[in-house]
Amino acid sequence: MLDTITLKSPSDAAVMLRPNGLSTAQMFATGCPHQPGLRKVAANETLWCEGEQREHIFIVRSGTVCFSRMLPDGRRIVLGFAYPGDIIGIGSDFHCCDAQTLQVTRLEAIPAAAFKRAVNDDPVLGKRAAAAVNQALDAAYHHVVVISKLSASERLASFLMGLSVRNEKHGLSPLSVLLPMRRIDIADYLGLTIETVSRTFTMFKNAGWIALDQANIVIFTDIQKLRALASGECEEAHRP
Amino acid sequence: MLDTITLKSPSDAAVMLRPNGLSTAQMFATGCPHQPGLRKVAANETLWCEGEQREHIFIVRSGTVCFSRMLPDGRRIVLGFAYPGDIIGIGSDFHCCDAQTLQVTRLEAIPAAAFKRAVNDDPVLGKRAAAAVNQALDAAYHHVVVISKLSASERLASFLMGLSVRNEKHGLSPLSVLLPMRRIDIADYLGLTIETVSRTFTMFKNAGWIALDQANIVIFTDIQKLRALASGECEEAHRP
DNA sequence: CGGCCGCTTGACTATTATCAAAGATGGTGG
DNA sequence: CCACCATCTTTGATAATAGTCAAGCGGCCG
Repeated sequence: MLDTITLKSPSDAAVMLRPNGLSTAQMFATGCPHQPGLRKVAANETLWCEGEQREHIFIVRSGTVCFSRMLPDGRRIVLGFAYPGDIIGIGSDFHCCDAQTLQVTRLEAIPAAAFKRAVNDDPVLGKRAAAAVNQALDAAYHHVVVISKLSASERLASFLMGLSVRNEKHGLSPLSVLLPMRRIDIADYLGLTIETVSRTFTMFKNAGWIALDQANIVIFTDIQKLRALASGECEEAHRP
Repeated sequence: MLDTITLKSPSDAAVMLRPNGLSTAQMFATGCPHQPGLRKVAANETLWCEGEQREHIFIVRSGTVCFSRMLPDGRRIVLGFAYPGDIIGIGSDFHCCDAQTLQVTRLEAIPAAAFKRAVNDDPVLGKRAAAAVNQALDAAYHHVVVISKLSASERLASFLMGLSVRNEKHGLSPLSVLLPMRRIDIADYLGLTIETVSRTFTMFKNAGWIALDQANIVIFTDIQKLRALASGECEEAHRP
């Protein structure tokens, strides 16, 4: 049976051990031993912190994970999100960001050492792991492009179209998305403030490009326009 | 003897073949055959374009390479620079950005297929290649942090301190750097305009933090201040 | 029902972009 | 060797996008 593990740690960066004195590995080791690997984690829990040694590779089965970093003065940067099907935690030996759940999230945990061995033994798995890292690199470059040159509306459109494409890939409708994250996560991901994100949502709504239900369900009523905005090929609309 | 190859292609994205009809591989094949691998390339030449198939892995021996992308409407984003000692061109099978030389640059070219074979045969080389990709990923995440949350002066300080650290690693003084790139490259790298970059240089100079010689040689006269700015821990100075 | 949290909206500010033009710098050819 | 031209950098004036501060709205949960 799955049990919700409640991790007690805040997202304080530069803390190697959590307030309860348990490392991620130890916390996962105290889960239910007869279901090795599969874990259910509550919302808003920290999976790991920046600087910690990598102890597990996770496969997201359900829910959403948010990756972020903190500057010394408290400014927060969201580097990305992980959704069901994503393999997270591959890369160098130490975590380069914090990871937190945004919802109740089911994860399959593979000890880093075991994963490393498996990668060495199985060339196919090795290729898949390498592909995942390359994909992450491509995503990071795309992220750089989005936040360094796009306007607020282009950034939000790009974000929404990314979710739309993901929906389509998973056999869902690309014409609407469910936002599992709060405005502050979107803002910190796009290098904006919550106010600007909110205003841009309102602008999209007033322009007839989207419809909003409960602030978390977005229906695309002019996806062509949004796609054009997202790819940065719009001359008009806030970039004349 | 090394011969300067003059590549004729512009940095037009989405062009698989260059105006002269030669692919990168063919152009390199037409170099001097008795010195396989080592090539000298003139300044402002394109090594590869975004979308092209990866044909070589290069080791930079001297000079500087600039990686960039173009948006449909002409906006340009610089994703990074490569300096002597850097291995460039590892990653997925297709180039995700353009690569251009900023100076006369000597490169050691290794055919992608040969590199792939070598990586498969030699686990040590494999680990080094994986480490290089992870390093690129870390750098990309750092880049995201810099351009999404730092002010213009913090961005420029971060850029300069990065060069300072590189100097130190190579046994040179960390107290001055030589900029092989133009202001436009710095601007497109930091998500700013040339005017803002120039003004920020002037501001640093007037504040007594740097001295400029010929606009391309920067001497750090208050490196502590610059380091603090770069790490985003400054409350004052354009962020009260 | 009330308080809390997150989202939206408003008024105002400020950092950076844009437009424009005047120095530097470097290379070429007379 | 110098003048001229092209390119790059700096500086100035103005505009605009996004940030900041502040307050009101709405849903959710105890």
